[in-house]
Amino acid sequence: MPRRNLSEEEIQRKKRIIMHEAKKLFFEKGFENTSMSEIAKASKMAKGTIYLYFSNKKDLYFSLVYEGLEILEKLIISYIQKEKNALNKILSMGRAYIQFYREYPDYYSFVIKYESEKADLDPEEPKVVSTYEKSEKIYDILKLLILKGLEDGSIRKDIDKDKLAALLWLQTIGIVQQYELRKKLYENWNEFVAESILDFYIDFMKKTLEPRD
Amino acid sequence: MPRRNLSEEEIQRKKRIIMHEAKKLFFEKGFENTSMSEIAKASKMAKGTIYLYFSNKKDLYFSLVYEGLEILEKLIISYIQKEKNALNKILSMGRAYIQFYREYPDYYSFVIKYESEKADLDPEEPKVVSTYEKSEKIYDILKLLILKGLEDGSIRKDIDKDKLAALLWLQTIGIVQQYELRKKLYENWNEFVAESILDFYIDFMKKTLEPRD
Amino acid sequence: MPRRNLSEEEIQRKKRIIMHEAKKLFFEKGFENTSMSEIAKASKMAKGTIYLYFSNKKDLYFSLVYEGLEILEKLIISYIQKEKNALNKILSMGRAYIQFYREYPDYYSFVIKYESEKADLDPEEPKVVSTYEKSEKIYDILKLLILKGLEDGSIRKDIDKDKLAALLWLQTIGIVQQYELRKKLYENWNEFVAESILDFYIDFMKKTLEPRD
Amino acid sequence: MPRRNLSEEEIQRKKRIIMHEAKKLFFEKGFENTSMSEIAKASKMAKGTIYLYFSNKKDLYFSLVYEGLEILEKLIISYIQKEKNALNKILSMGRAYIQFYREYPDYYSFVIKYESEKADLDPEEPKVVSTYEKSEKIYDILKLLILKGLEDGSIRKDIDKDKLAALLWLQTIGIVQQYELRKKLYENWNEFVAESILDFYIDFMKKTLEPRD
DNA sequence: GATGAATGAGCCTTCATTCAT
DNA sequence: GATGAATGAAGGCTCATTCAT
Repeated sequence: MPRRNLSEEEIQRKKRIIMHEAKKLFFEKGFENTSMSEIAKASKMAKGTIYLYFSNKKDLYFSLVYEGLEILEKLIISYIQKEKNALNKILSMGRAYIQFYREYPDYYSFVIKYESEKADLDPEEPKVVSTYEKSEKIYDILKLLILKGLEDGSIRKDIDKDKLAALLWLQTIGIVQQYELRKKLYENWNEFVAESILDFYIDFMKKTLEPRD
Repeated sequence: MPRRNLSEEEIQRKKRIIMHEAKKLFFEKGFENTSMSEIAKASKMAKGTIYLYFSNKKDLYFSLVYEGLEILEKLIISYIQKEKNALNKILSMGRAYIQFYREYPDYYSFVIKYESEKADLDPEEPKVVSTYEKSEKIYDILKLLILKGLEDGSIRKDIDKDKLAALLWLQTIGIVQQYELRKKLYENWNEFVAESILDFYIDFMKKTLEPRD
Repeated sequence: MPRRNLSEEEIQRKKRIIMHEAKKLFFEKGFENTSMSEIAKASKMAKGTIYLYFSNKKDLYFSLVYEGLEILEKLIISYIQKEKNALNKILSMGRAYIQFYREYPDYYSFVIKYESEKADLDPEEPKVVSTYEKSEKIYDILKLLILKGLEDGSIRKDIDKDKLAALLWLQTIGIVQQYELRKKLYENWNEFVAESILDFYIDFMKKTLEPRD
Repeated sequence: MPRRNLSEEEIQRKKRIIMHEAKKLFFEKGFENTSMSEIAKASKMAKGTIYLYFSNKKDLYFSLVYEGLEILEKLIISYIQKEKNALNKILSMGRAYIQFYREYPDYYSFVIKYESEKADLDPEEPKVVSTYEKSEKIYDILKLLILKGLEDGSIRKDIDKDKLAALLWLQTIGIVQQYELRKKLYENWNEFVAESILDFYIDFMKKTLEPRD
């Protein structure tokens, strides 16, 4: 006597519950120190049930990374739309990234952590691949904007466009991550500096990118 | 005839063997996924023997981090000495950091990983403290150079010196780290870009820092 | 069809199996020299399974101590009920203790061992606390009976009641324990003596406690 | 080129040092929680050296038990000599035991602990056997005194002499041990009771043993 | 005689995953 | 579809004892 399958809706609902609870736990205690039992308990499901929706612990984790990347992507797009010329769009892309870090520290931590653990990444796993691709897609936005900036004259022309894209990308992600780390550690940092360094970075970038006259 | 205490030399030799093997394993598989048994086996010693030289797994790990920081420090100092004005010293500091990453990718990975988890560390452990101090010391070098650069006029004066120190520090570490991650992930990166992006970063920095006329 | 939670009955059955095997092993070899692996093996379960029913080795051990105290308590109560005057109740309490020792030598050994190490126990652990309380409760019975004996005139009045309670308690526990130890060690003891010494102790106590005329 | 053996004196001196340090450690932390390394360190000798003087950890432990029994024996003999009639000698034997407990709590604890761990006793080991014998010898003193007491009329004649010997022996050891345990635990014990219970016990014994008229 | 570096079995405990129900 | 009891490998660490020097 076969039962009918759960509706897609229902499946998504359950996944969402699990991810919601897992997100809290992973964020608080890290991947290694969070057990499937805890996640099951927090989700008010049986341990085995989690495995119906996620094939293993890593899969669950990557789902969160992916979701984080989606949020980031949306944020970037919405920030970009508000600006007119390409330079401002690029700067806003940086601001969006900073905003992502500030508003979704949990998702941010997954995205970053995921990237730090390249050694564990198994290129066979589909979740890993799709996460790659999403990340790639965001980078493509930046590359496009740089091209536009060169066209509309809002950024200086004496810089190699590919190198610039790479540099900005690496630089922005890197600086936010380092900021996050240092913030906790160097409490003796000049407070004013700490508070404003990310915004300062955007200004700095602006000065550097805009054409000199 | 008493079995003499091992000479300091001999102790260092054994520590080196263990650290050498541990370095390889930690680098390949990460801290969590490397077991003391494996390290012992690779070192051709009994498990207990490892504990004669390192009080626990973390201690062994930090010894590697510390050694990495020492190498980095020496590299920076030697690079700096070759330059005359402060701006060039600063730029060379960046080059030293990049060189460290290129020449000692394994030590580099420990230093970075350590920094990612520093916040969770136990400030009671002496190894943790000394590692922390070493890291601070390197940052101090940069701060000093910026002061000098403002004095000798080799860097522009319209930038807040504390913010600049922080920014350069965060930016350099961040960009190298991101480069390292992306390099493995985005193989479709323009190869030319990938190869030269770090050097490009230094040039970029130079243009940004030197006084405009 | 969900796999139901084990019924309370089933849980108790499993606990009983584990405790039964653990009891034998602890009795034979002591706490320190019995490993969880052995207990698991003897119980025909996986090591991890033991931890589903007992949170750790100490918890398992205390469950046995507690069970022993329960048996002792019941034995005492049943013995006391058969007697009328307080002196006889007190003497029967001693007999019950001796009976406990004879009939449940394994439980007896846990109770005694527990008492020897009580001072070192962690007063945070609930099992420890409940065991402590159970032990207190039994002592309270004795104190009550002495009061009654003074009232109903079945024991002499020229003895300090608090000292007497303490003395009887210490003496009875102490003598049985020493008997147990010596029995194994001094096999050259007059056999007749050895057999009857505990009963002799009760008679002796009777002569000592009853009022002289 | 053979070296001459250490003099017996020298051997004893070293043994004494080791035992002295071991005594402190075992007393503080118990047998299981004291390591040979600690003992070696405290004795200012190498770990291997300990094994030249004691064949293993248990042997060292039993040497302490044995020494404790020797002290007890001497104490008893000296106490006995001061008394004239047999009853008083018997009571003094009890007092000597209590005194041993009070003055040498460390040795006392070994003697008792040793007896509590019958399960570990290997009747093959010579140290174990000699310890048995020493303990036996002390018991023989008591038996002899009871015979004398029956002869000189200082103790009542209506009690079986063998049973009495056994009972007094068990009772005295037992009560002191239980006192020791309870003292730590039941701080709510009437303080007066706790302080005087052991002396009370001796008086009680006296009343019980002396002939009625 | 003395040393202490080396050994490695053994300990308790955790937890991702499976599968009978 | 859902459950959660059961599994057992794996992990970090300790320490009595040995033995080459």
